[in-house]
Amino acid sequence: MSNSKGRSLARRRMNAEDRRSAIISAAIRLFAENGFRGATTRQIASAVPVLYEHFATKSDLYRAIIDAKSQQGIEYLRETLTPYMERRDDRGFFRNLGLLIVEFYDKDPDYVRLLMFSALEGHELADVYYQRQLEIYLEFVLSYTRQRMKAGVFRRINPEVLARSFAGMVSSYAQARVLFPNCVMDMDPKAAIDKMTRIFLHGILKTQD
Amino acid sequence: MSNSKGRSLARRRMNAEDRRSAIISAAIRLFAENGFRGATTRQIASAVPVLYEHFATKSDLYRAIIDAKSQQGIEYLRETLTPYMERRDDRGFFRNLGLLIVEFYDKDPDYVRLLMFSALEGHELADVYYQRQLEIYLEFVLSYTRQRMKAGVFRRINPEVLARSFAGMVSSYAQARVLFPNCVMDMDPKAAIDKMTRIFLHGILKTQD
DNA sequence: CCACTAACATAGCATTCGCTAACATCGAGT
DNA sequence: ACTCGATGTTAGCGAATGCTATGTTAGTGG
Repeated sequence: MSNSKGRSLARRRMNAEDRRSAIISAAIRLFAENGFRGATTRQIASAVPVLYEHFATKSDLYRAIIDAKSQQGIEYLRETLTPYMERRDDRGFFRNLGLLIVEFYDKDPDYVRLLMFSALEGHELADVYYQRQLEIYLEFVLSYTRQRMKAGVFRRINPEVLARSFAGMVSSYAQARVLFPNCVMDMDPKAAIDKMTRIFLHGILKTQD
Repeated sequence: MSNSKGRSLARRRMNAEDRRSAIISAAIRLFAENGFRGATTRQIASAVPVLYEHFATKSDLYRAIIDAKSQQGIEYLRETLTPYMERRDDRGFFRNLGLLIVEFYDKDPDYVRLLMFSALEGHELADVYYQRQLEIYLEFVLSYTRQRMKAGVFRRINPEVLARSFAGMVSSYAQARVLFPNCVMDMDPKAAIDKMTRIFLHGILKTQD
């Protein structure tokens, strides 16, 4: 039985769809690491076969991977946050939201790296990427904070400012953990998020009379 | 009187020090725009003469510009904040600090672009860059917040968490204004900072009895 | 004025890059 | 077994890149 030279049985032929997916996955890693100009088509071509059967140009491939990556977002937002929303557990809500964000960045550094690279490179999909991330988050936070304001528990605050401020605070920390890992506070991330949440929550709760 | 062909009188010869500075300035713009791999030495060489008389390699030049840019930081921090510190004007302190950060990013996008590019590219000076930025800021905020906690005005909060949280919230907004200008809140930056400051300040002030 | 040196300009080298073309091989169908 | 088409591999093209080498020119000092 003759294999192509140097290829194991595991490297059998894939159908077009699977091969395309494999190319995208490999390319995500390489572009996330090196950016558009830094990652070479030769690098990518040596990691996955028949690159040019699927993508005419490097730009086409980059666009495809940016689009694919931007479709992802923080997972389990609904499952995680819904219990706290139902219980009106403000602390649980914000704390767990913060933890989800940090965990997501920690687990998938490629996500934020590609977000940043695409923005710095002026990619046409960068705004879309950012908006998709934001929308996933805003849906929950705006809904919950409006509810809590209406109930008189939260102070009268522009809901969007509130939502984006919390996101900014937490994602800045999460981003630094990915991009400047040696420069973050020497503190367990759970403790850090907990403390940030306490400050923030105290800032949005109505003062007790 | 014969000039070199196509050169105006304005392009007289510079001494080595001035020429080096001019090369660094031009290179900062090009590297901030395109990153290390995206900016070509030919681009730079066509913008400023005798590049290779001053820098042996592209990497040497990049290192020089990263180092130069990382020495910069938010200007007028002392002049602006000291009056508020002396007056114990918490609101004024944080609000003006926030505005300074936003104005600085708006005025010098190259600063944050190079910070991000250097981090994404894994440059050896990226951490230094980030730390220098942070130190300038922390000096003031830690000092002030410790003072205010001692005076019993601010709640007992880890000062570093406090300082970094505010910075994170504001710089996330400032960064988005540079990198995702179409995605920021439709609101005057002064108003946005004011609202963020109010949330934050409420979060750190002791509850009134 | 001349000589010298530092600043400047440009042609070109070797290597790398994105991509194409030609060929090889697998796998399904007859 | 054979054929055909889709998947896979590799050599090589033309252009781009970082850098070197060579020659030109400005400016200073004697």
